[in-house]
Formats: sequence, C-alpha cells, structure tokens
Amino acid sequence: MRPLVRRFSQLHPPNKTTYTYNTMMKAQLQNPTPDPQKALGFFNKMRRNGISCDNYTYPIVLKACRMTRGLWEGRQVHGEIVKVGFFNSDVYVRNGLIGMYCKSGQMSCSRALFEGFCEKDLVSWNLLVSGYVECGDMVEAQKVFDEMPERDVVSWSIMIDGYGKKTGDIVRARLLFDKMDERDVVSWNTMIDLYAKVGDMVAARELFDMMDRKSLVSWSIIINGYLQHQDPMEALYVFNLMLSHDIKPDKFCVVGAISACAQLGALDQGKWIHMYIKKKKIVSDIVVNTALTDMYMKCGSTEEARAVFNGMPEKNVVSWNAMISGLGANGFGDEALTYFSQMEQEQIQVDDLIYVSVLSACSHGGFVAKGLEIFNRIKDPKVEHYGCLIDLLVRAGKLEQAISFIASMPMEPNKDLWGSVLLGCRVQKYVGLGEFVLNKLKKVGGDDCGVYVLMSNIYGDNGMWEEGMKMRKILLEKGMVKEGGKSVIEAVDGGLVEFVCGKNSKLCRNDDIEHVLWSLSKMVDLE
DNA sequence: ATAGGGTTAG
Repeated sequence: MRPLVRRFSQLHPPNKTTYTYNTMMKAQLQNPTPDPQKALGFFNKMRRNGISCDNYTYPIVLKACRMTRGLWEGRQVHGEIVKVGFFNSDVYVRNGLIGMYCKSGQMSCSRALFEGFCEKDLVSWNLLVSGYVECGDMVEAQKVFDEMPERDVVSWSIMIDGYGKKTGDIVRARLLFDKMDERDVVSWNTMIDLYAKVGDMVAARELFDMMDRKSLVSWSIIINGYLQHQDPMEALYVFNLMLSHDIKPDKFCVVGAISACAQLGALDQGKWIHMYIKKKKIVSDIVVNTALTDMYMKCGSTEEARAVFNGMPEKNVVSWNAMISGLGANGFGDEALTYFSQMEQEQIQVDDLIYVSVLSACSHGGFVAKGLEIFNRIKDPKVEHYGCLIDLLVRAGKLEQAISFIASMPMEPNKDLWGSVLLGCRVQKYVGLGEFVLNKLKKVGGDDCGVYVLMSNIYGDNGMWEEGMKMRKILLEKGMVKEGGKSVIEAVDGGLVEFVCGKNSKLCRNDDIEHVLWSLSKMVDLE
C-alpha cells in the first residue's frame, strides 16, 4: 500500500510547485517554534530548482527576512522583486518590503519606498508608523499618524504602545485610548499592559474590569502584573476568578499563579494547580516546570521539587538554579553541590546567579573550603558573590578572614555585605568593629531599623547599656518602625489567611492565630 | 499572504 500522504522531501520535483513551497515556508513561520532560517532555506532551494515565485511567495520570504533581521537577504529579495516586475503589481509585496526595512531600522529606506508607491493602503501607513515607533521616534510617528487618510484600531494601538513604552508618557497613551471611537481586545490589552508595567495595578484592574470580552492575554497581564508588583494574594485571587468563570488558563496565566504560590508559601494551592495542569492538559514548557520546581522548593517540599525537576525533558540554567538554590535553602547543601557538578558536566552555561546559589548553599552548610574553592573559580566576581563569601566566613566564625577579604574587594561593599559582618560582630562580641560597620552602613544608606536594633543588642550583650539606649533613641528620633512582618497561612478549608505581625489588621485573623499559638505554647510548657 | 497585545520561571 502506498501512503496517501507523502512527506515533502519525498515529492518529486515536478510536484514541488510554487504553492507547495509557499505553504512550507509559511508553516516554518507559524510553527510554535518559528524558524525563519529554515523558511529562507526553502526559498533558496526553490530558486535552485528553478521554481518560479508568485505574489504569495514574496510577502512570506520578506517576513522571514524581517524575523532574522537579515537586511542583506532582504535587499537581494528586493532586487529580485523589482527585476521580476512584482514591485508595482502587488500591494502585499510592497508592504512586505516596508516591513522588512522598518524592522532593520532602515527608516529612510522605508520612507523612500513608501513615498514612491503608486498605491498605498492602511497597512502601508500602519507599517510606517510602527517603524518610527520602533525606532523611538515618536515625533515622526505622530506626524505620519496625523497625515493618515484613515486610521483603524491597529494605528491607534501602535501609537498608544509607543507613547507608553518608548517615551513613558502613559498619560498621553491614555488620552489616545480614550479618544478612540472603537476599541478591540488588543487596544484594551495594550493599555492595561502599560499600567501593569509601571505598577499602577489599580488603573490596570479598573480597565480590566471594564472589558467585556477578555482574552487570555488580558488575564495573563493582570495576574503577572500583580505578581511583579508584590501582590501574590491578588494574583492568586484573579487566577481563581478566572477558573470560576470556566476559562481555561494558558501557560502564561498558570506560571503567574504558581509563582504566586511560591511567594506565599501556599503549598496546597500550588499542588492543586499542578494537578489541574495535568488534568486539563495545559501545554507546559520549561518555564512552567521550573516555576513548579521553585514553588515546591520555596514551600519546603523538596521531594516534590526533585520529582518535577528530574522529570523535566529539558532544563536550562534557570531550572538548575531553582533546584540548587532550593536545596541549599532547605538544608541540603551537599546535594546542592552534587547538582551543581552535574550541571557543569552537562555543559550548561553557568551564570552569576548560579554562583550566588551555590555559595549560599555552602554558607548554609558550613562548607568553607568548598565555598572558597568555588569562589576562586568565578572569573569576574560581583559584589553579590563577595557578599556570599563574607556571609560564609562570618557564619563559620572567621570574622578576621572576612575583613581581609573586604579589604581586597575591587568594588564598594553593599549594605547586605556589611549586614553580614554586623551579625558576626554580635556573635563574636566585637563592639568596636560593630561601630565601624554601622558607620559604613550609614554611608551606603543601609542603616535601617534592624541595623540599629542589632547594634543596640551588641552594646547590650557587652554590658554597655547607655550606648544601647542611644541606639533605641535614634530609632525613635528617626521614627523608624519595624516593617510589619506578614505570613500567609493556609487554613484548613484551603483558603489563605494573612497573619500580620507588628500591626493590627481587621482583615486578618490574628486573634484566632494568636489563640492557637497561645494554646500550643501552653502544651509545650506542660511537657 | 502584509500591520498592533501577554516572553511568563531562578
């Protein structure tokens, strides 16, 4: 039996028509993982085999050039188009050319082509405007926009996005948005995304709530917006809202929700989402799996984190980092080091953050020699790496060695680094050094509330009560208040409850929790 | 067939 469908490569040359090639090239650009290089490969083969191009071929090829930013290839195609005589016959071909030149930043070229067109349509105008926007030339973009014989939602959205992203003029963007006669999903999402990016989640949410037809992009903008601006509770709330509306989230929304669980330490919610992804067959990728690994690690569930990580079909440096930093933070320092060497064996490119994770794993595990060895392998150590090293030495009780390392640093120590030293001063009762460090911290603006409390304790530990009181007085004078600590606890019913320390909040259930803590402490006392 | 929105994870 001959197969009904034959692979492209099995077709004989006479069957390889222009149409077939066009379809193949288009498929390369529309794949989940677009490969414009491959599309251009087909194009070259097409010409080698003497297959003629038609008016559908060139827009596709030009788009491929645009995606690879292959200006040289694009110019060749341009020449061929003129030679073959397609230039003046087809507006799609001409627009493809403008798009290609715009993406390579050749605005004078695009403009000249545009001016020479016998006939231009709305797409030609929009391409020109978006070209200027891309270059950050909002003045010229506005000029062209004003000259347009007619404008559609695309023209307006390009301008809105440009004012927001290129000049940061969100007020102007909003003015344009309000001026629009009609808006589609993309124009709404563009405006909402601008607000979310600058952290104005109130405005973003207001628009989002006003939308009647939200797309998955809209939901993802809001969920990830809350996440990026330290409101994981709200991110999770919106995610659950989505589910209650029977909307199936995609990987972008799901990643936001998983990361929110990681930030909150909401293990049960996280597990539930993990199950939900599997059950609903949501297309996961390396990012989703890395987020899951990180979430399990942050929630202290190392076993499940290992299971996700080891089951990943492919991993990148971010995945390895989630694993290594997670193991270190959960007290599996030696295992973190094992994974690190495995990672190096698999030829994964090590980056700065990996070294931070590995060094802090050494620090928590007390592996001084190993930590020093790894530090010496870093080609261009950053202040964060020195910070890890100092922390490692301080925790190991080697304060003097830490100080001499600081002296050898090619850059200024930051406040975290001095903070580690100050902690060491308390443990080893070094008052004078503590005072020295406090002065350094003042200079880098790192003398926060915790620092004065620590310094006061250093004085106290050494019987210097008056100096200790002085620190307390500074706290009062500067009006420094310890930032309210906040924990989120998963209630028995699966809901999330905030437990706020240092201030009273009517919204949280501090009384209930304090009551439980009180009974627990009584039980401990009885033992 | 050409133009505008989310690149999310450490």
